[in-house]
Amino acid sequence: MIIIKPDGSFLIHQDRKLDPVNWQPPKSRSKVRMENGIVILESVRRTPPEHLEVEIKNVHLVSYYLGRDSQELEVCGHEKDMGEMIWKHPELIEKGFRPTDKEYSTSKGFIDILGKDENGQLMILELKSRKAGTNAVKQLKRYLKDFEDNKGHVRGIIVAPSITEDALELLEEDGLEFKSLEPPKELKEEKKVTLDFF
Amino acid sequence: MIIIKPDGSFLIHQDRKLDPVNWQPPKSRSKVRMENGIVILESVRRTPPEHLEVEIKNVHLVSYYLGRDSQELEVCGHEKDMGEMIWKHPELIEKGFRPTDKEYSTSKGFIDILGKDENGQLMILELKSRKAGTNAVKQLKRYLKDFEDNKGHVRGIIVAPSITEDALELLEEDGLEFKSLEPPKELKEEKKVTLDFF
DNA sequence: CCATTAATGTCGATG
DNA sequence: CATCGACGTTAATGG
Repeated sequence: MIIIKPDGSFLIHQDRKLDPVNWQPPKSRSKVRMENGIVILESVRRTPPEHLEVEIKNVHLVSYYLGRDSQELEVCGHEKDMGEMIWKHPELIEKGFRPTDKEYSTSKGFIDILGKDENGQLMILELKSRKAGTNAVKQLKRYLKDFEDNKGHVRGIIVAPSITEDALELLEEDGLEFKSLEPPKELKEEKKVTLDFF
Repeated sequence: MIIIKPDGSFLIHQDRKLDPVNWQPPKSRSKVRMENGIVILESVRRTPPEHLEVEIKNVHLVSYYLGRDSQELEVCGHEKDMGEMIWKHPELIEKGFRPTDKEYSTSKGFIDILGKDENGQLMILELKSRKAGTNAVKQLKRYLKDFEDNKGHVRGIIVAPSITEDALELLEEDGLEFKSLEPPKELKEEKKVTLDFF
């Protein structure tokens, strides 16, 4: 199944899986040409230059229409939503928690949330909207290393709905913490996708 | 545009971008039902349980057919092809190069190609079929660190068609090397995707 | 254009 | 099942 979208996206789908088996990205240019009685679909992109050709042996159906979106789809429950939720309701982490920075910049990347506990102890939160894996822990450790060189001891906390066994081990190895927290599930505003035909 | 595949994959595409705006993975179960004169398409998956419903307001066309693949698609010019090419023609890297291992396992991951130069000096090759970025260099450095702890000095080389400015700096900082090499463009064997209709 | 990072990532291999 | 790592990841964001 071949789909050519108005933005130049070109997708070839097989009868299974979510991903197309072959494609060209948006802004590609599509053409049809005939060669020795064989119809050939082509799609060309620049940067990097790439030419995709499909020989059409058999056609089940061809459809052409102009459709446009009247709405965007908005999905909730992202890492960003979690960050906003914690910023508004810091007690979800623990009593007395005070966030001070979001997206705090370090040499190792951005710390999701930085703050202090009720004793004034520095806390670094690493958020994940899905089950946290070892990656999340390693990332947190990098931040901590960068920070402790300057500031002495800091609490490091993974905030996620759940965590893998491996990750938990790696975490407790260094006396770090895990806080179970679900990302917010409510839609801020009901949004649906509607496609209009012309 | 809604696609339901025989394996249960459910995709909703808008008029732009490669990715579907909403979907369910393979093995989901699809149904149609009517409610107050409105057609509703639904797709349900388990693990995690998720229910997706689409209200159909307007239909441009409906098509149903059974198609099956008679071939797999094989893409060339990948990292793997580069590896095979270098394995067969080590002189592409430099005169006297002798590869000894492919996919050599280390604690930091798999080294693409391991070998020795004409002086018997150990060499680690990191392959990229696209322009190499800072990531590739960092990865190479991790391997080298892991290796040099045991074996003394080792040459580290990025093999790619080109490299970004940043990456080159990062590379030369540590005396590492870059070898420009295009991935092979010829198909090993002509393979095409063919869809038969029933 | 390049680097960075999240994603309902997806997907395949492996325990 | 769960975990791990690669992907022509894609897509969004910031410099």
